[in-house]
Amino acid sequence: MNEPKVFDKVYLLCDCNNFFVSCEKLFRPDLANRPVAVLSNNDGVVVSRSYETKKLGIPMGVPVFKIQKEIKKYHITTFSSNFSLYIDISTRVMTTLESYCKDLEVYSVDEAFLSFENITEEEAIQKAFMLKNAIARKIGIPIGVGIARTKTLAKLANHYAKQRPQNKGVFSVLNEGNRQRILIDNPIAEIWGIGARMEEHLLEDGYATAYELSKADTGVLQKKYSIVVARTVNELNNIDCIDSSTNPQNQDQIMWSRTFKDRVTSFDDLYEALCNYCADACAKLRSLNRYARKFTIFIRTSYFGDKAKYANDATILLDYPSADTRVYLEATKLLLQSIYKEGYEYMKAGVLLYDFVESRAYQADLFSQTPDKETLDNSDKLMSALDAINKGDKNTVYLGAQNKLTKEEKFNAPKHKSPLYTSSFDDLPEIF
DNA sequence: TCTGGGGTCCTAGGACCC
DNA sequence: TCTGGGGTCCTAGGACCC
Repeated sequence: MNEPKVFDKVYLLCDCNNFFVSCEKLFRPDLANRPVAVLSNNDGVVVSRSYETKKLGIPMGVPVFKIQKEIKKYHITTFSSNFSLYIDISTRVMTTLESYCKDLEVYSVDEAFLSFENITEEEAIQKAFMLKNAIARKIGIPIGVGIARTKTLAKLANHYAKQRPQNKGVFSVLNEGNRQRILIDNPIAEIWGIGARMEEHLLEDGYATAYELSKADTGVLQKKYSIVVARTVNELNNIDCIDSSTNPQNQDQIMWSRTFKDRVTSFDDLYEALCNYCADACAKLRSLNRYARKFTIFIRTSYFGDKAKYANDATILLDYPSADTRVYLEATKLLLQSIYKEGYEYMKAGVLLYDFVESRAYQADLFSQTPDKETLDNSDKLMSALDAINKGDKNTVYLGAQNKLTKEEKFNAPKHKSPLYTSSFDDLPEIF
């Protein structure tokens, strides 16, 4: 008998099923087998669906107004997004996974790649079931696990695990038979990294299934499209080439934007909204211990409808890196003055911070307008104090240009938000 | 009436320098 | 009046992801 094959490196992709909906159901056992949907920030579209909701034919991303009838008819329970809850549950899931595997790459709020070295297929499958059971028992969130030698194959295996109940949520393509099977069974659109555009091109080139694409000439594809497609083909063939340098602590931009509840026309209202986004974005910047050097704002009308359309953005390069909200509020005014046009119904605005540095790296410069060290240190102290006071309720202390009501009540009001079960004492579930 | 929000990576092309 | 090549840096835009 042959010795079982030992693989140098194996990825286990652990992915939470219907994550946002699963989080909501955790605290609402009465909804266990009921159709549930979670809506986007503005209650605009469906972003997460339970199995029951999927079965009813409600598609992902559908505008809520288009499915009002179904919501009533089938008693679909809808929730506005409750991100602080999801992030909290996500952290618990990731911490638990990490206790079983030190080499963990959190890829998104609901999935992580775990990698193991020198392991057989049987051992990998055992680990997968152990992880799945641990997350179910300790946290109550169902997960699926895809096992492969590359991330792209692990993603595909994960789909396969979920689609077919007989797999019990775990599928390995470490063996050649299973690898061939998922390649043959999946159209190219199912492959991680192949979007709608690339699908169109590749179909024209005659590649319909993952199997056909896996046989393509990577040199030709790289020349015609990009290195991304070539890498994907390699990954389908067990060649590991997507490295894991991504780290959420290392993000290189912060974007904060919202769609307004009602259209906004005046400069003052736009400015007020932007100031609020600015304050939130700067708080996040400080929480990452970063300073930014570039700052962009954008405003736009709706893409839809027959009203006049306008979109514009403006960017400023700061004289010195900053995380001081006041600096950005001042810049916001200047930038908005440069792009604001009267007579348009604005539906969205946002701010973007990027070009980060880790420290302010104070450097005396005779010619630039860099403030002296003391001014900068005071800025840091003031912002820390602001963040400390605002830790519980984000709007306890705010700067003059912000309007306390703006964020939720005036511009953006989610209607079906679940309580903050895990982060607010007032919202703890009651036990009778 | 109501059409998400927040990210990353890659590439082409312009500006500028020698 | 004609007309470089090579290198770097930056930016805008495209494509993709959850």
